[in-house]
Amino acid sequence: MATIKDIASAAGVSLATVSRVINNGPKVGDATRERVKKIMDEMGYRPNANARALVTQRNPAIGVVIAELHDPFFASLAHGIETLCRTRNIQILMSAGSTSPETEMRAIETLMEHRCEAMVVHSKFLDDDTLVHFANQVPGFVLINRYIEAIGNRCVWLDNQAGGKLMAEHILHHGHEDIAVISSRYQILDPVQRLDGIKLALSEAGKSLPDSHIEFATPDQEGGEAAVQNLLSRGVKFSAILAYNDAMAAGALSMLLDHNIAVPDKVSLIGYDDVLLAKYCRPKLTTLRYPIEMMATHAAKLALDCAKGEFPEPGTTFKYTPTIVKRDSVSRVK
Amino acid sequence: MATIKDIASAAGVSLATVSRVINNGPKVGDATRERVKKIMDEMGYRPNANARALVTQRNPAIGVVIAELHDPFFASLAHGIETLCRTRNIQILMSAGSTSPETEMRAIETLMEHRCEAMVVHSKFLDDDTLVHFANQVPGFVLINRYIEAIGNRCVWLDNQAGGKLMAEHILHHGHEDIAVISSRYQILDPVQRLDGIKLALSEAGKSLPDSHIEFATPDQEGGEAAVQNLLSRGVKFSAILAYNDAMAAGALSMLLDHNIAVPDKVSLIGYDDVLLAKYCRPKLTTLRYPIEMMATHAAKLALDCAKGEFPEPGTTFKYTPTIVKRDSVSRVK
DNA sequence: TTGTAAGCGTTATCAC
DNA sequence: GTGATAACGCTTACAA
Repeated sequence: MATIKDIASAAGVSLATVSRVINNGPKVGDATRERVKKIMDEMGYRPNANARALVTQRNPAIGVVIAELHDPFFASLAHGIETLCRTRNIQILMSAGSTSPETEMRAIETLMEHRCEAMVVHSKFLDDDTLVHFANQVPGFVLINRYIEAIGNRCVWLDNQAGGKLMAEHILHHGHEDIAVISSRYQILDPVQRLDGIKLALSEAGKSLPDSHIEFATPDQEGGEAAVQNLLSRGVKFSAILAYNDAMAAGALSMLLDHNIAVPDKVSLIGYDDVLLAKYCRPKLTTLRYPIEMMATHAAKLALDCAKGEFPEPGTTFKYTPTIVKRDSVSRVK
Repeated sequence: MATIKDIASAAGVSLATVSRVINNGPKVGDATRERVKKIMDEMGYRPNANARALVTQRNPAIGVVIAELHDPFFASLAHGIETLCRTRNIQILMSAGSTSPETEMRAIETLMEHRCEAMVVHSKFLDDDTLVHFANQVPGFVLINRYIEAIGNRCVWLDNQAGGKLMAEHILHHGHEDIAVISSRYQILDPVQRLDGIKLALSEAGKSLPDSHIEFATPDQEGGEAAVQNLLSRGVKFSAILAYNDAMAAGALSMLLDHNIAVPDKVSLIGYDDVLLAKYCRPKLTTLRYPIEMMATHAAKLALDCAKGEFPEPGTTFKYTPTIVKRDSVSRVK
């Protein structure tokens, strides 16, 4: 593959001149510029990005750490970043993600080895200290979907608790008294916060949530099915279900319909996330909008800015609040 | 950030020795090895991937070109690659993809600039010659979802026509006579081939497909809705719909239900791709399984092999054939 | 406007 | 076993 040197000698100029042409450098004669360009074309020259990154000490690509691309939620996240990068013509270096603290660690380290200045990281398993440690080494290190106070101005996150509160309030407004919750069995922060929000709303309304009305399962369709199955076989009485996410809600929906329990006539149901499938379900799911794509775009922009040294004021916070999307799975209690 | 040089002087050894330690090189004393390792740890040393790629003239990362990550189909594709890379601890360099020939071109070029030896490319817009040209420069260049004879042993693709034939045959078996087709308005190869397959099956059964029974729309839910809308308002009579993909099928389903046309009682419906949402629809979609994830894993493996110089024999072909997934959206005509 | 030359962090080829 | 040293392809002062 042709190098800058080959071009230089073919064009009868020096390396420096060619380099200037490549980078649209200022001081180079029009004639020379054209000639060099022509020769680069003819020889199919392509600058070596690695050499460039080495000498400039900077890698213009943005690094991304996420798990499970086939999960629609992460796909949206990735897409949000991609959207921004496309407009700015920036590469994405994706480090397949997070199934354990070790893999997450490995993923971030790889990005650092490539000297990525900007990184958007979705980490569920690493602890705050480790993350802060990385952030201290890389100015453009941005966390998505998680808030750590020490680097609060480089976190883009969702107020999970507010969402939980919102869904409970919505269901209370519709006159429901007997509320069941199906949550995620993975005790990472999100489910805990969502559940807290629900409990908060309930207690503000002078009610409480008995443990018997909470089921924990895997946060997917199967989990939703299993959770409802359990609720039913334990004979729990409920007129509404608050699900941890849309996938669980969809599973719950299947199971309810299979038992001839009409939704929303007999039981109301609320999801969380507003992924595509919420719209495809029948009835369409009432759910909470988690603007992950927008948040991801925001995070990418933030990472790029920080990498350039433009930090938001300390104390600035990028908290997003979910909103309720009213569709067809909730009705007033009869 | 600490370099190999810093480590060397801190440990009182030469660059060469440190390099040997990093790469588990053979000839280095145990004591030295441990000492150097310890110092690397203390100083938080990370090898510079760019320098490495430069001097070794190889980039161990695999390059990926795809469009639209939030499309579940591409998400599965990406996931298939990711799965393989995770086990082999290989980085993914993702070049956001294909919205036009120019962006596709740009995406591939970027990967080449990083000197990726292995690449998995999903290209809809570039012509055969261009792609072959790239393939000739990069041994590890593999095409997914497309077949070009000249580089046939580096293509992993689906027999779209066979799928089209299959879906038509399935619907004929169920006694349907009045068949409508909703296809993609983008005249890339896939929809044409799928449609060809359908026509083939029909003509083998002594039937034909009038143009009035075909609708072209965008290959998403909205497109599916619009297509059915059009069919209905044009008064076309049909007892079955063959959709270009699951998203269109889901849109069609919505629209049919909104018009109180029961599926599958009044109208049967078949999708294509078997993405997640086919399972979430009510009724669950009968569709064609497009094993894209498996194919993607295969393509990644192939790319890595080719990059190492291990080519499959010329003439070898990696054609996948879709299979029918029978769910609940098709019934025998009454 | 153009050229020279130093150096980015590694690996690899020699010597010792 | 270990150490000099020359690349790798490029950018960027500094000279001319």
